[in-house]
Amino acid sequence: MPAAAATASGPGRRAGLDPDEVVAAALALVEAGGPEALTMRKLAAELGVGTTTIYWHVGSREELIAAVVRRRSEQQAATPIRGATPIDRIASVATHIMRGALDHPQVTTLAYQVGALSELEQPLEEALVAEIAAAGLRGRAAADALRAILLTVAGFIVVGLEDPATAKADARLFDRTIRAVIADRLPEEAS
Amino acid sequence: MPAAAATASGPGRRAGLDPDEVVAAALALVEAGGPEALTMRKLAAELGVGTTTIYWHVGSREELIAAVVRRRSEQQAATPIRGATPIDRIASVATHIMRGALDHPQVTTLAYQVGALSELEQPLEEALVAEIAAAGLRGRAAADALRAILLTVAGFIVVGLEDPATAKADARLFDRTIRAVIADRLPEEAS
DNA sequence: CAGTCTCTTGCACACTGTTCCAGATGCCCG
DNA sequence: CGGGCATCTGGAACAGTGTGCAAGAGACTG
Repeated sequence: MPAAAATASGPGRRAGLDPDEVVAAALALVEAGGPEALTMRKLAAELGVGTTTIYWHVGSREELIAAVVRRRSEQQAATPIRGATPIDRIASVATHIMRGALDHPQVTTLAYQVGALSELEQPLEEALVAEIAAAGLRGRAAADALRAILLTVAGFIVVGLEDPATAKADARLFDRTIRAVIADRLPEEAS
Repeated sequence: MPAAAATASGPGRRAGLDPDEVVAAALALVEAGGPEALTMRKLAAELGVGTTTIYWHVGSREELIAAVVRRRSEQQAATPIRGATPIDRIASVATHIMRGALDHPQVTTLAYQVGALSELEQPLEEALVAEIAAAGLRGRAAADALRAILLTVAGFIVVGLEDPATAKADARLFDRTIRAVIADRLPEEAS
């Protein structure tokens, strides 16, 4: 913000606002109060700015949400993949996907509501692809394995979002279930 | 509107509007235009009635939705369970649950949004419990098997709701995956 | 200095769910 | 028969929501 901008706020007065700040504030708002707390007016008030200014920077609520999801997706940085056997490593990635989603239930719910769940998990999804390939699966078999695993994980995520309390208790259940699904797709040598 | 209300359940009953009609109209509205099409004003207009009349009959939007879900749940009548082996029968019920949900994606989405998905599937869920018991599972093992199956099914449902096109193509994937999960829970003798 | 581009804003519109209050309408009881 | 009362009905209004419009102030460019 170059100018002093000491004068009272009004049309034309620079507020020194950029899209990144807007997205950051929006993310904070969502994590604090859930998807329904992300209101354009609340967000504007939080930034001490007029409502329409938000629109100038981010376009619309949907675009803002897309940006928020992308930001969160980047934060969900590369987590270490543990395990020696293919099944262990794949299960590890799957667990990371679920845990990452349930650690930030508000943003995950938001992403699901706008159909951006897959984008939220994209980095880890790529890791999953790599591990599946490393396990020896190619082509159709690899694609089917990936989708079967992702769909199974999705179930645990979605139900876990609705009831975070029992989600913890489902950890064992998840591990055993996802391993059954993975084992069903892996070649014989893995056990 | 002259009386003609022969079977009035209470005094003062004048025009022919009752909660059942409201729920039926709401259900039609949802199936036609999705959850966001279910507006109290649109519903009132559809019934040729004032907005507040709806509220008098059903209480609130949430209660109305609960009633709609219950109604749809009842429609989802008992479908025949096929298969001779326990795994076939359990997979059959699981498939029915998923198909029932995806055959009416709008209502399913609505139910999910208000957290009433489990109530929507309740009848079939009970059938699943029965089949699991028939397979020889009791207590904790039965409860875990039930939950593992339901969570897996949930994943296919939720993703299928977002993309009905590929949901059809996932039928094979679902069958194989759910069988892997079931087999992982069943005693040895089943195959 | 004038011109133009970049922001910023208040106001307004069309919606939403919901509540209040003023009425109608029909049954029961005196 | 007539009041009383419970059962319905609806118009208006309130507090929200996302979004579009046109005007304005500031900063940079010639």
